[in-house]
Amino acid sequence: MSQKKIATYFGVSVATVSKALNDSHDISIALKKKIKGYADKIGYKKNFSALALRKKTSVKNVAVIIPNFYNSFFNEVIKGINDASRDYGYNTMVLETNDSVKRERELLDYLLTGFVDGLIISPSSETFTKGLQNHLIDINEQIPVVLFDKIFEEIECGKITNDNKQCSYRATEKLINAGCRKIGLISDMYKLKLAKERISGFKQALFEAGLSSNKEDLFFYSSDLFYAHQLEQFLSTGYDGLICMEENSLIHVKNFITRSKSKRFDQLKIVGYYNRKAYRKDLISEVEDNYIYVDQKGYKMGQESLKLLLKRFENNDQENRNELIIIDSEIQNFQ
Amino acid sequence: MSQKKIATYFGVSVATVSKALNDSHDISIALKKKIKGYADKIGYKKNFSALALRKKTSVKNVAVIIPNFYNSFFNEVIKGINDASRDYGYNTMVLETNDSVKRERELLDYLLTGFVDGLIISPSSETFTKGLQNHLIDINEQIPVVLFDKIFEEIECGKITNDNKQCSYRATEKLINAGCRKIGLISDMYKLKLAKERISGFKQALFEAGLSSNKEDLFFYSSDLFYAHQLEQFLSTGYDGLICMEENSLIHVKNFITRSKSKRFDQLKIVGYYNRKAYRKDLISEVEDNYIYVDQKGYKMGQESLKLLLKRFENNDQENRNELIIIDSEIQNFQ
DNA sequence: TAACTTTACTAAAACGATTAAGTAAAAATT
DNA sequence: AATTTTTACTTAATCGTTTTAGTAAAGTTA
Repeated sequence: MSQKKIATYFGVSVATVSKALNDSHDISIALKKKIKGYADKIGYKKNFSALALRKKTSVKNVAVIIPNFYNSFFNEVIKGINDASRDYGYNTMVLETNDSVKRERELLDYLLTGFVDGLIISPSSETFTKGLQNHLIDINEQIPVVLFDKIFEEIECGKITNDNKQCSYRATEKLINAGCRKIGLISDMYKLKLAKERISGFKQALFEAGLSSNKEDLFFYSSDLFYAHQLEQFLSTGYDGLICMEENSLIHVKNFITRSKSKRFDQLKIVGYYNRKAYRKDLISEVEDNYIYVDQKGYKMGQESLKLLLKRFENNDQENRNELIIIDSEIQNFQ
Repeated sequence: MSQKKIATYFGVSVATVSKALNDSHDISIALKKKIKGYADKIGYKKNFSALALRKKTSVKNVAVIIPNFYNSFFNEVIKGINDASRDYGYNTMVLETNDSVKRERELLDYLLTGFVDGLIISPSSETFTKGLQNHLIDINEQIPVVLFDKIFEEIECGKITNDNKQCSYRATEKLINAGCRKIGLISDMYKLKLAKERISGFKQALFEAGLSSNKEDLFFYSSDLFYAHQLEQFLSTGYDGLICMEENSLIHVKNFITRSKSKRFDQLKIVGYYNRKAYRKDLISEVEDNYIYVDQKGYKMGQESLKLLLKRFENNDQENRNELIIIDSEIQNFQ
């Protein structure tokens, strides 16, 4: 299954076969046709490793690393990257860290063996909260990197993230305009800068509306330690508005309310981050009076991430390395 | 960043460096130590392509192809494969077909360039319903393949699937034992053999309980064309039991019931396929009186898929190629 | 001390592709 | 007809690693 085999078959040199398959002007049309036909027939595929070895620049391979497959936002981003990379003739492989720095480092080590041209990554929460980004700085010296979602300012690479503060500000504003006066916030990522930005937008909106924001109105929990009774206690304070900062928080809240079967939440207006388009199309486009959904535009973010990476492939000099793109989240109005 | 660089640094040959890094007895302990130390210091990584090219068998790379990231079952399977492959020193990359044969073929073409040792795949629905499995037969000639979830009997490779009929039978039985007498079924994969098996188990349970199964009690829809009003019409017939054959169907039903805010579904008992452990832990372990969850044990299926693939790496002769593993789904009782 | 063994290295081929440089033969130009 | 250009190929080097076959030098044995 190598060019050698084809070469032997036709009694020509390997170089001739290579050139024929690459449509070189060096080779007669007749022979090219024969060689291509035969290659096709026997199902010949160029060997990736040989190609990558020869052309030092590898062969249009991009790696994507995400913390978790269990997240509609990342699902959307992957779809965006996949579709875009397909458009540009690239291939994408997806790897998962489970939000562990250790795993993340292992994966980068693996990638450094040189079979991908570039990396698009949303670092693990652990990487971010503990400031353990050295391995990211290192890999960025070797192959072009694009950070998305959670970004480190100090790494000189492409960066894409949401308008976190602004979006949260607008979402809170929507609640206020809808008449809410006691608004709570729930988050499991509160330690991340990205969440802090969202919280800051929330507070600013409250402040500007002349509403106070108290510590008790922020319910922080750890994603692996959620207790429904704590949520119940929090909600029992009697909010008329609630902002759920992540998909998980929204799901917790929705499930709790569904199960409680109590009328007391009938007036509660809720904002939630939710990216699962495939479901939303069917489920949420019909009015759910009390909900606003924030769409982080993951698909678009994925597409832009890939484009940014391609840009770095073409032009990797210092000045262009540090581009930052902010993707505006979309807030679906109360009807 | 090659062995050549290290060789030059120490004034030795490349062969010496290679052997030192591979801990050959040929090289003195002192030199090995120096070479390894230096390699470590400069962050040397072996070049994947060169390695894969030289050792024809590639370098512990496994590809996983799934129809869609938007599915907790596949998410679970991937996690199982990832963890197992890590245990055995393999690396996994995940690719998505979006349930399109065309995309599936493209991905296989890409894999045939020879940088993975094996493939674990759940074929796209289209591949399955249209019987377009030739590309799978082809790739199975070139690298070991394991089929999971949706399997083709005629492909001589490892196969892993659920006890679909049996599980559906038992789930239906549970509904009957809980007192249900008019039981409906909803599915969006009804064209797949796997779904047909489930439906068959459902019918058999009804039959053995002396209940009739009518065509009108089966609600089939296409996953990209769900209409809530059709579901409403279906449910208005007044079922006391309902079996949702896929996660999507379950979500549609739950959402519909939640939104309907009507008391008329309070007595409806529901069976649903649901694999999202991460959520279930928090959300569903607390009693939801009316629900039974079927867990397809995706994580285990993933682990077993990888093990089966490794078995084929070790021993790829004809007789051992065709192993079939059935993973028993777990049915969570009504409390 | 002569003969053998072990140690610690090197040389060179190989994996599969590309590509710069070279070369006859045919075609075009003068 | 002589010269130049073009066509259609081949040769050989190269990418980074492994590995077989060698080879001096040192160590061991008789």
